[in-house]
Amino acid sequence: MTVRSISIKDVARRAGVSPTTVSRVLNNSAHPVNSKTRRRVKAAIAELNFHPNRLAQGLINNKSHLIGVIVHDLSDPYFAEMVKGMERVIIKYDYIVNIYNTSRDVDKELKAVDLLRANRAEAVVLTGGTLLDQHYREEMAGYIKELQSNGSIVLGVTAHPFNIKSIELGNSLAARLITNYLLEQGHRAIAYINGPAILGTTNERWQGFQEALLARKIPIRDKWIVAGDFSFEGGRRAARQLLDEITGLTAVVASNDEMALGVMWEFKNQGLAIPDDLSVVGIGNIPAAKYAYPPLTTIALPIFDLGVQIGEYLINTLGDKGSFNDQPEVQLSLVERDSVRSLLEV
Amino acid sequence: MTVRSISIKDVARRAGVSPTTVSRVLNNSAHPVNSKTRRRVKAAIAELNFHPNRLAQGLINNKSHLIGVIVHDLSDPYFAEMVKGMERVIIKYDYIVNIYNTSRDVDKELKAVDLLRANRAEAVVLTGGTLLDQHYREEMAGYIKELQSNGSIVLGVTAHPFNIKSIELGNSLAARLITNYLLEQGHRAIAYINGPAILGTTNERWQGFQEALLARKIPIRDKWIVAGDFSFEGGRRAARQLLDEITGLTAVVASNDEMALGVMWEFKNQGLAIPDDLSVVGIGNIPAAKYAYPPLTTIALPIFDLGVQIGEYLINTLGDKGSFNDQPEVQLSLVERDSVRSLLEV
DNA sequence: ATCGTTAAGGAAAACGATTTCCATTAGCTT
DNA sequence: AAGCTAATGGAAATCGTTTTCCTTAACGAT
Repeated sequence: MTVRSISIKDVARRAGVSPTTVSRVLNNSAHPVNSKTRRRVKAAIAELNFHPNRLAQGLINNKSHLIGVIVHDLSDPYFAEMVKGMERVIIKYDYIVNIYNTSRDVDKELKAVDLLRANRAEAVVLTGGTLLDQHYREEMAGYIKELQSNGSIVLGVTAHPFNIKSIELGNSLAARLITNYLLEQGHRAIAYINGPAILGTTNERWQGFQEALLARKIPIRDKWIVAGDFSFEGGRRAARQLLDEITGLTAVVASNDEMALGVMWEFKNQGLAIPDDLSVVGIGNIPAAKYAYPPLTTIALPIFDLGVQIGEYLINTLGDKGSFNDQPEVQLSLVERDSVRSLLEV
Repeated sequence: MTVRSISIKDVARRAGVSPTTVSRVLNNSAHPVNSKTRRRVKAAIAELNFHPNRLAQGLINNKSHLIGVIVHDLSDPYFAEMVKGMERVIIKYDYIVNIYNTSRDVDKELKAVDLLRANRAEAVVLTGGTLLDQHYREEMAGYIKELQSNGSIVLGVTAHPFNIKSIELGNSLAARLITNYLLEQGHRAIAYINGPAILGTTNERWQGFQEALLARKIPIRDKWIVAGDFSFEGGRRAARQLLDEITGLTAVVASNDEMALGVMWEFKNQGLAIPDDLSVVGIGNIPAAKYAYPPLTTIALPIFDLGVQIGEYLINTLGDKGSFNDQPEVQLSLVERDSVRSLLEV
């Protein structure tokens, strides 16, 4: 069905040279080629509209030019931005980025790694924290070892239980920053809405929140810490729980924006005004945070940048370049909008 | 650097057979293989943990197992969902999905097609409507022809200026549905906020809106049609324009959700209550639509489904399967939330 | 005993590139 | 004139598979 495409031999014939010479022209090889011959070959390439077959090149070079990315949910703008950042860099070096969306499904995750192995991916990026299931960890660890022993780079983003190089996103710092901001505005009665226990992200942010309070010797009250799941509905549930059980609260930090939005929604629904009655902040700066009413104060995770840096790291490592930024760090920033009321100016 | 990986020859040696036989076992070939031999080969495969090299297979089969997807913006949940749907199907058949994020940049778009050609992609999906730039159209058309003559499938999603098979998303129907809903609730003074003129989507939805009004012989007033750009800020601008220039409006349909959210935001900001003072609807049902206060009534584009159907179409076409749904149709649905007030019960 | 058929397996070519040798020529040096 | 080097080009092996022929052996039919 598929037509035989134009090969280096066709070019060679047309230019009246051997395939060897064509290859040398193609790769700017050190082996000298007469400039006249070179011109003839180039002309033939152009006339035939020849493009070297990557599969053949990959086979002989033992390079697939494939970089795999495993994400939980591509619809999460968080991951999408990262992939975009990576792709921006990687495409320049003619690498292919191959995405697997696993929906936190263990089997899909394993299948993804399996395929990446079969396709001899040169690098694999594991994003989105940890699944703690024992069986999964063992199988996955096996695959990872194999990939590594095949010479693939395996890179983790945020905490992973696997023994691989990981790039830190600054989750703990993010939580500390946003909490400090609240403290600086005079808030002392601050609730915290946690993420799902299974994720590394959850733990990291929770650490950051605690550090901020501890640094000012503000006690952490168990009742002010409520469980969440990183979803909008989870935020609403948490807000109801807070409203039922607690009085005297002046602010709440939700450990991600979706939940913060849910909290704001529920508060408004119960007749509270934001930020006048209660301040709310999140982490992540997702698009919807800007659309909220009032717009949500949050921490921007420059996730596109992170993607770019990951891309650069991979390209450099794959290319065995000498020196480069081996452990990229992203710059977090506070996005101050209108969901926080200052308690100072009273 | 990269280690030579285990090949079919290693397996053959270990099992005491020829590579031919190993290949036959691997592919369940019609050529008979003694069951005892077969067992030996399988054992060797397992012991060596052998996985056939896709590059080599692709080279000889003239198959890359690569499907390219070109999107404008992966962070747009719209595209992300589609990709997820495609991937869900495609992964089962061991195809690789290769995403290019072009940010509506002509050069990036061309570069993407270029790479896909070099990598011998078996199929290419072009999403996200049309860029009308003349130069771009010509170059792109050339690439597309080439891909096709190489035997690749090229598929468009929504209108394209290229002569390729396209899958319709139901944009016009979506606009008609949401407008009809407003009409059924008794609204007659309805404003419409358009998208960027350059996109096919814009035109299709605009058609749908007109059809709905025309069908009921309701005149379309020029002043009620305002320009937009599919962004949140664009929605806010449009809302201000509407507020300045027009009185007597009871509803506005924004041609996508982002703008609808912007409109709602600005109205609230100007002291209007939604839906009591003004009803607002959108198209798309993006995640943020649910988070809005009040939650936005809109049309859900079952875009994940569309992705699944595209995936199935591609797999079937690539596999030359006999009969399948050649022109998938997605099911639109009205998501009735709280941003519309009924004028009937007065 | 010979023939035909089928089962079973292997050798070698092929896919489209790259790379390692080797051959030829020209230009200098002495 | 002999010898050396550098420039230029090609032949053939190679990467890891699949596939097209071939060969051999076994077995039943005649």
